[in-house]
Amino acid sequence: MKSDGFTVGRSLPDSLGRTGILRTPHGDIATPAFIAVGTKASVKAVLPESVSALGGQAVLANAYHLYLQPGPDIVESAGGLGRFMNWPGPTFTDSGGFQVLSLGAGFKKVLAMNVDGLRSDDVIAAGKTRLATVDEDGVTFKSHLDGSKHRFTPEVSMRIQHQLGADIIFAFDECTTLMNTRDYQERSVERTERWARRCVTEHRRLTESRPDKPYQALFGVVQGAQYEDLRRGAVRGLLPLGFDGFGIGGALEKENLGAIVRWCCEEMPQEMPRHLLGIGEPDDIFTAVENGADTFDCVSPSRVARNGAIYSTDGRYNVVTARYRRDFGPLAAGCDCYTCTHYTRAYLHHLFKAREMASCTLATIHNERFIVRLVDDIRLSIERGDFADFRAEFLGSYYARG
RNA sequence: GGCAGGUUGCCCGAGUGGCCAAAGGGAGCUGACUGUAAAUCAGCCGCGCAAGCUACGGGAGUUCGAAUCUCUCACCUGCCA
Repeated sequence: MKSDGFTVGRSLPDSLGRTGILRTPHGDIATPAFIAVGTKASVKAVLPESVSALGGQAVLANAYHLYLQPGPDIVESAGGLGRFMNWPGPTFTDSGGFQVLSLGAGFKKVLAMNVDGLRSDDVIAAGKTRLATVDEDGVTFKSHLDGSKHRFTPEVSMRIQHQLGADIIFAFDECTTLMNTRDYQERSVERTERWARRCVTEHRRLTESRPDKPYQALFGVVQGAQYEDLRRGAVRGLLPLGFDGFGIGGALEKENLGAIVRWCCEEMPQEMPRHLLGIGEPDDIFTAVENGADTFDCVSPSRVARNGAIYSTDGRYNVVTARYRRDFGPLAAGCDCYTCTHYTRAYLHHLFKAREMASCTLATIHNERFIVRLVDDIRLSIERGDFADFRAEFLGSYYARG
């Protein structure tokens, strides 16, 4: 497809990490980059101009959510996702594959380290009814909004994502859980590959039918859980299909993140962009970058912000806690974000206590800025050649509290 | 002045002889959150490490046993004058 969509910049000497430029019809993305999540065509609690102001380079929305509400035809009529939500920059859409997991099994995506024999009470989100079931041809969903029945196939996902019109779209994949057997993971990877093939075919058909529209890059999604042979095999299976880049997906154990990303990226050509789906805690970002990931998206900064959890160089803390009632310092020392340069912890504490909507807005601006800046700083450290030092310094402070 | 009703833990409010340290909210406190079913969810919430102690307006009773029954005092609220 488009061979000039990604250019590698500087690489880390003894690992797969690198900087780069990812080109889209709506602008370039300097990588590594953190992509803000705007599932329903909105980064929750903040306006697009705030996302720009805090340095966000792109936004990722979700095909399943926008299909249910307001419907892809409306987004298309509005002129596409970016126009609809007034975000001028690059856009991504996820295929709905993740909802196979989140609506299907309701499992946590990432397990904490040192899980010896998965404890089901830890993993199963209590009280959630299964809303999605998978078969060879696709997935049948029950809408979480009204219970109505819907069906996604690779072709349906492609059509929706073409209507939404994001610059980078993802193949429809089956996202498995850590509870599935090795045998199931194996069959699932094979199915995701068959689905990928169908996605490429449909994507080509749709692209050729509308030559006037800006080119949408299609990324294949690599599954395979924690198994090296499955991950490597998955990439090898997807490579000949002609994707523009890859997404690395799946539920995983935190401690395996680096190895999983490395297995995948080692199998990929240098010039192909790699997006790690849904990962965004600081230590995970360092791990992922070092092992070859270029872009990330994660709900964590914004979701956590709405619940009062604040990122700082000394780790994450909860500003709603009583100790911040009279703390008139910024959310994080030295932070350059709008919130930290204008407001105090005591004020944010009060806004959360009083349930004022601005609490979500101000906390989200800070957290998104924190992670965006972290990834920017990682990029700069690679360019300077002191990635390892920067990581040691940052993580030493971030996890100092133990 | 007469009649009726009421007073429960920080607040609101259930409970009308034992299963009541007392339902349920709220407030308060703490924790979780990784391709968003999330401005959500979970735990704690009289004192004490514990044995136990103190509690349902105050006091006095009845009873094996009272927040719940009786008497009395205080205060509050309706309706009648």
